[in-house]
Amino acid sequence: MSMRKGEMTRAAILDVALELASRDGLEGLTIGLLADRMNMSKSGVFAHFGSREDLQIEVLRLYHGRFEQEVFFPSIKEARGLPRLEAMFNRWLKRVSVEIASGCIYISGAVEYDDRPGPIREALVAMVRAWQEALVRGAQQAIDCGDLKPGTDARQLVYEMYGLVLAVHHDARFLRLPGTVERAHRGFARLIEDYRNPNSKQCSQPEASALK
Amino acid sequence: MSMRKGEMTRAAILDVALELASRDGLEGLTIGLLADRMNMSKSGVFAHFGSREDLQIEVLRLYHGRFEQEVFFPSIKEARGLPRLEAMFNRWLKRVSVEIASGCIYISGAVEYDDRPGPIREALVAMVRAWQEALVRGAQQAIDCGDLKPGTDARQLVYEMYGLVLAVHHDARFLRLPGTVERAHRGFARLIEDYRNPNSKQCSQPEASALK
DNA sequence: CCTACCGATCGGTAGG
DNA sequence: CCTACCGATCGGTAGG
Repeated sequence: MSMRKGEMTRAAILDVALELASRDGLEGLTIGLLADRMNMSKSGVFAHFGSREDLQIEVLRLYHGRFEQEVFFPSIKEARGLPRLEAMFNRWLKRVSVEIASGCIYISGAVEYDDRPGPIREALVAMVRAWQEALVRGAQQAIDCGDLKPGTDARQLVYEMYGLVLAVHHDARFLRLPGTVERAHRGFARLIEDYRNPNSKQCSQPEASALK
Repeated sequence: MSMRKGEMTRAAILDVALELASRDGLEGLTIGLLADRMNMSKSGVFAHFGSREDLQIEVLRLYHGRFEQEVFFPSIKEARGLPRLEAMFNRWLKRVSVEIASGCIYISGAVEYDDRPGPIREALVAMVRAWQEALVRGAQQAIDCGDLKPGTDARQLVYEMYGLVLAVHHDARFLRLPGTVERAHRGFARLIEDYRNPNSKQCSQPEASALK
């Protein structure tokens, strides 16, 4: 069950690498700086990964796993429909608001790899697409069960949700404006108010369907 | 009136530098690559600027000037109120939609310099803040003159407009999804519909107040 | 996991 | 505007 020593070192390196990549971007992650932080030689760090690219992809996988644990998995435990969609948005926003201090790899990576082909871009695109598709499914279920107006465009709704979260990162982390998380919440509330079904049959009853 | 030869060379270098910085980011702009593109030696390029940082700031100023020419100045010729605010958004969106191919320095720079202190960050923040403040003034005028509901939060409106534009860049340039510009337009239309004053006195009459 | 390297590239300088 | 450099740093390798 317990890790071998080599595995522990590798995990410790990845942990620091994720920290550095969050701050400086995946492309700013260098083996030299990583070795310095670990008090190891460059080749000592390098030996745990086949190449710098492999290291970057491992960092990305670690990030993706944590995102799923914190945002995706808890959300799909909520009742289908609006409660689940709101849980997805709220947990996502909560995570990004914490990342104002450290940086969000999905958002910085989108800019770093928008014109840089290769395996890292492909892995990153697949992860972000998967999250958007999960949001689209969540929105579509909220429409299908009658929480949101019939005829609502699920992808348009997700597009606007994504914009609200991108704006948090931009205004808070770059411009350092206050109150951006609150603005995103207000934007989402207005969005849901717009698309809410006035004669909802309340197919989703969070109290009733929660696992208790 | 005419440029000296040195000034022409300098302008030609800056033009190519802006092209490279749009694609690879300001931080990805290197003197070596720039010299290569210009068929000049590194030191030949270098001699036109005191340092790499000065070159980057000059590129930023060039970009800023073009943004003002294309987006800001034509918009403030429109009548105060909703017409002007709509012109600002539409011209801005038009420019970003063209930049899907080349990259937008305001947006990529926001990620590159969110945690990198120095004169480049300061210059970039000042420019983006200035544009947001211009948008806030435009929104506030639309509220004050009665085009938008009294009590509308101008900064909240601008926050959501900014998110719509950031999402164009993200979804079109990074994810390469189709139809994103149309989604931004629809999002803005819904936004204005929400905040529009139902009993507007039409203080702004574009036909009457246009300069003719 | 280390030392000791490699070639390439970085920003920048000297001297013309 | 050039050639010819500088020290620093990059990813990566050899050999142990």
